[in-house]
Amino acid sequence: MKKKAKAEIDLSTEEKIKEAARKVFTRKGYAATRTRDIAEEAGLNLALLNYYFRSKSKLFEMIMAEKMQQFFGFMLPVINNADTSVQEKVELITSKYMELLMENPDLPYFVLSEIRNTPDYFMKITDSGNFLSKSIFIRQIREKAPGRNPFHYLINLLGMCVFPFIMNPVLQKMGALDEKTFAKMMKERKTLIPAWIKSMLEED
Amino acid sequence: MKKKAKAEIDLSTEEKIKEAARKVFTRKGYAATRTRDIAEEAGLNLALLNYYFRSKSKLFEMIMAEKMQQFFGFMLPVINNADTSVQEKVELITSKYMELLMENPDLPYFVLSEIRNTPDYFMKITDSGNFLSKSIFIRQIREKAPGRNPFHYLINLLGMCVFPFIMNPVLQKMGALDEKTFAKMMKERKTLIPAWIKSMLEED
DNA sequence: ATCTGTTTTAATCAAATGATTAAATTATTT
DNA sequence: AAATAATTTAATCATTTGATTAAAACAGAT
Repeated sequence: MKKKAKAEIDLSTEEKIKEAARKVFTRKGYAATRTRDIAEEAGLNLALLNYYFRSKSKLFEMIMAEKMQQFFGFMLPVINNADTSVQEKVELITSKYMELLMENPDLPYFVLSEIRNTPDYFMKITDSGNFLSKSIFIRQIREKAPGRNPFHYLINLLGMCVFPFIMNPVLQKMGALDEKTFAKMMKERKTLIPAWIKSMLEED
Repeated sequence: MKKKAKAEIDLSTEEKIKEAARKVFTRKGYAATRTRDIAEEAGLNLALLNYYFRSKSKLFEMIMAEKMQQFFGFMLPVINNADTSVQEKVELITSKYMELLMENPDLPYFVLSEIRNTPDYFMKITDSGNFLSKSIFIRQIREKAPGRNPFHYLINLLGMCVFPFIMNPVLQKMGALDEKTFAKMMKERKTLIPAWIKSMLEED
C-alpha cells in the first residue's frame, strides 16, 4: 500500500499508535474502545490509525496476539523442559508470572475477557491438538499425585498467580487492601505459592 | 410513569426482557451488547426496552446489581458468623460457590470484567468501610496463621473456586479438558479445596 | 359494542463511531 | 531550489445504535 521511508520516524509514529492502542484496549476492552480514544491517547489524528492499520480490528488483533504471547508464551518452553523437576517448573512459572503481572496488572482482565470473543485461530500458540495433556509438566504432576486429575494443580498454580490481580481492584475499593500491602503480598507469593503447591502434591 | 395493569402479563413481558438482558449482557458484556440484541433475544420490539426500562444503562444496572448480589451476597453472612469455625466457613463457601458457578459459568467473566467500570456505589453491599478486615473470618484466619497476611488465604480460597471457570473455555479450546471431565473435577473440588486450604493454614 | 387505558409496534431521530478522501505539510532526493 | 515521495491533517461519509414518537392492537369495564 505504501512503502516505508524513514524507518525512525515511521517506527516512532507506528509505535506511538501501538503503544496507545495497547493502553486503551487493555484498559477498556475491544468494544468499549473508540478509535478516537486511541488517536487521542497517541496525540495523533484519527486518520493515522487507518493509514497505518487498515482498521480497528486489525489493530486489535495485533495487540491481542502480543498479549496472548505475553500471557501464555513463556510457559510453553518451561512446561516441556525435560531437565527440570516439577518443583523447579512451579518455581519458574510462579516467579515469572508474578513479575509479569506486577508490571502488567491489567493483563488478566484483558486477556481473559477478550479470549472468549476471539476466533479460534488464537490457538495458533498451541500447534498440536492437546499438547498440554501430553506435556512433561502434566506427566510429572501425574506421577506425583497419581489419584488426581493433574489439571487440578495446574489450575491452582495459575489461579493463585493470576487471581489476586483480578480481585485486587475489588479489594482495594472495599478498603481491605492498599496498593503497598498488595505489592508486598505479591512478592511474598513468589515463594509462598511453590510451597503451597508442593504441600498439595505431597498430601495427595 | 405508568401504572401496572395486569400483573401477570406485565411480569411476563418484563421478566422476558430481564431474562434476555441477563443472558446477553452476561455473555457479551455491557459495551458489546446492543439493545437490539436484547430485544431480539426476548423476541420483542426494541421500543419495549425503553418503555419498561428508561435506558440501556438502567437495565444494565439492574442486572449488574443482581449478579453482584449472587456473586458476593451469600458470602457476607457466612463470613461474619461467630458460631462456625474457619474450616466450616471454608467448606460452606466452597460448596456454595462451586454450586453457584456450575449453574452460572459465565458469572465470573461478567462480574469481574464489568466491576472495574462500575461506579463506586456498587460497593453498597459493603455498608461499612473495611468491614472485611474486621470480619470474623479474617480474624480467625489471622489466629491460625499469625505470621501471614490473612488475605493470602481468602484470595486462594476464592481463586481456587472461581479461577477454573475462567480458564475453562481456554482449556476446552486447547483440547485439554472436555466438558464432562471439567464438571467431574468441579465436584471433586468441593472437598479438595477445603483440604488444601486446611493444609496451607496448618503448614504456616 | 363502545369506551378507556394499557401494551406493542413500525417508523424515525440524533448522536456516536469506524472509515475514507483530498488537500496540506514535511522530508528526501536530485 | 525544484521535484518527488512520505506523512499528517481537516472535513466528510455511511453505518450503527440508543432513544423517541405517534399510531395501531389489545384487554377490560361499562
